[in-house]
Amino acid sequence: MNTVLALQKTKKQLHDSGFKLTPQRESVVIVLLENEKDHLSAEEIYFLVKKKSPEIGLATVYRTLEILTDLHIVNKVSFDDGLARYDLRKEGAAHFHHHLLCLECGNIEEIEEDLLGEVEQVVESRYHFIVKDHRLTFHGICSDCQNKKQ
Amino acid sequence: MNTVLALQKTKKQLHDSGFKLTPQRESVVIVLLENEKDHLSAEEIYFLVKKKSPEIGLATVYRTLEILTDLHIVNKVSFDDGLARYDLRKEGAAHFHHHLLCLECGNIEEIEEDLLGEVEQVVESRYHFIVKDHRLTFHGICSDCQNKKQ
DNA sequence: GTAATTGCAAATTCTTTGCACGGTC
DNA sequence: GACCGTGCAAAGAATTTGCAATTAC
Repeated sequence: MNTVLALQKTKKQLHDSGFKLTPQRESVVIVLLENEKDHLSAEEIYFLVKKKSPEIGLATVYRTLEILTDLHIVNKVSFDDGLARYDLRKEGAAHFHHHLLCLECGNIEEIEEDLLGEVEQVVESRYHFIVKDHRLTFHGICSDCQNKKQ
Repeated sequence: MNTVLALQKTKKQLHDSGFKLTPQRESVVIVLLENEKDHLSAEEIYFLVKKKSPEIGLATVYRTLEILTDLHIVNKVSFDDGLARYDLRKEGAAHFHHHLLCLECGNIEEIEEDLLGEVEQVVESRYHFIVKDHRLTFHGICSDCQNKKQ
């Protein structure tokens, strides 16, 4: 989906919940769209937004991210390093989106595979738990770091 | 595994890495053993330890948890609520240990099932990523909250 | 005795909040 | 002109660090 369409959709989602797509909020969404693979923290988003809209405040970024998270437009994820990262949700990516965190270099790779369909069914039937979303991160050694070691 | 055995094992692991099992560290491990299902935060652990050893400091708890995490004796996990929780690692629980987070009541249920064996193989072969560990949390509605709604 | 470990308080980091001001319908 | 949204600064929460005193081998 291109940026213009994505922005229109976000605008509608905000309006439906009584929020406006202000220039600041739009800037945040654009930065998220332009860095879809990067798992940015609030501060990283702040600095990127500042390049184009230097007057924005960090608190606004946090407030925007909170709204977007509440509306399920972004996922808030933590990789156990003590700060939140924000991930734009993709279309119908219910259980397709997972992470590979390299313990050597810290890089986070994103993978999209339908890996959990069966697993979710087991959880639903065996634990009577209705699955809405998930967080799956594998910790290990990425292929780059494996090659470096040889 | 009972508490005495678990403590002995932890003591050995610490010694092997040049650390001592001090009374404070022992108290922390005992609290973790006694609350294996609870996903305690550092502060919760601190208060539980304080009941038996009132002189302990919060910084010591944090330092102990850091060591235990580094030695893979505990897992540091975050459920995207902005604070870290600590989970004692069980024997050979490589891919058996997952979480069900209820979006209604906030409760975290722990499940042990070999759900990811196949998935890990896909990740290893398709992405050339050597899996060492994982974090898998399902977000949804627990059976209690489903019943309450009816 | 040497080196690791501790408790306390201060510092740091990440995030949230209070509030007066600005923009919009 | 009511209301939402903003920037700034201050407050808050979670965690880390500096350091002198204590403990263990």
